[in-house]
Amino acid sequence: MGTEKVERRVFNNNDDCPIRNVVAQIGDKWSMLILFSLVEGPDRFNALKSRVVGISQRMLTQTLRDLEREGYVTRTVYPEVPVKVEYELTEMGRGLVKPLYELVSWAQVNHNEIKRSRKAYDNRN
Amino acid sequence: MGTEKVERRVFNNNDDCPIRNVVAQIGDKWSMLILFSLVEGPDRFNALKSRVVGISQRMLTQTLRDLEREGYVTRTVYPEVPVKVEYELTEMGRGLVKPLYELVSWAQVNHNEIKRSRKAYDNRN
DNA sequence: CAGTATCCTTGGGGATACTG
DNA sequence: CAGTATCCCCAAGGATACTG
Repeated sequence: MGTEKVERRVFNNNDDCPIRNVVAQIGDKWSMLILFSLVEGPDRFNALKSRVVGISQRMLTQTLRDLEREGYVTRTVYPEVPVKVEYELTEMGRGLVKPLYELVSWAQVNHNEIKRSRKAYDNRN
Repeated sequence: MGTEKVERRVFNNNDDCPIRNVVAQIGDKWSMLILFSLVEGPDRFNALKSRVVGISQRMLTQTLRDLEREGYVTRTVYPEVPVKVEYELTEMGRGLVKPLYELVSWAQVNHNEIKRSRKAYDNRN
């Protein structure tokens, strides 16, 4: 038998790569936190701001706009005085949260082992 | 009945948040692509470099070190001449790939709808 | 209340040259 | 082959002030 040539997957950076085009979009600092905040139901701008601890007004606005553009979130303006704006997950947004939740659950379970690994690595380097 | 106060989750930015401490780490530009490249088996530095299209030598090294530090990847040096270095997923790394795969599958399925949403958003803005 | 508009800083990441 | 070492740049994101 000769050597066997194994064909291995190549990860291109074109527009069809779902990692680079879909996952990358929610891999920023705030997207996931906002999505999870909205799982419990629609919420208003300033309520979100106080629940996503540490986010600035600027980044909350910007990230919500991005999530809206992707189709994960709807923005509804109620013309009261003062104005009231509610953000809510779309059906697609709720669908996205499921695999994200699996990921976060995994992270919770493995958090301690990861912390241990970091310490061990830092000690031997 | 009075108004009902619904207790909503708050996302703090302390060290115990798995999103900010575990997921954030793999939310960078290259980590996921490298993890998926290694699913098919151990691989060498330059082989990885050519499969993860577009990555620079610098970022491949750096990201591999980070993945090693987290405990997702092992680095094995074979003292041949020239030296041979193999990277391989740990058991934890293989565990992480599962929820990641769910996420990427979701992304693939919904990629078209997301693209449509982006266009619609851009047209009305 | 729910944002804009500006300014500014940091660090993620690219390009290139060099090495055990 | 598998990296370091530098230099450099841009964009993500923070802080602050202002507004319909």
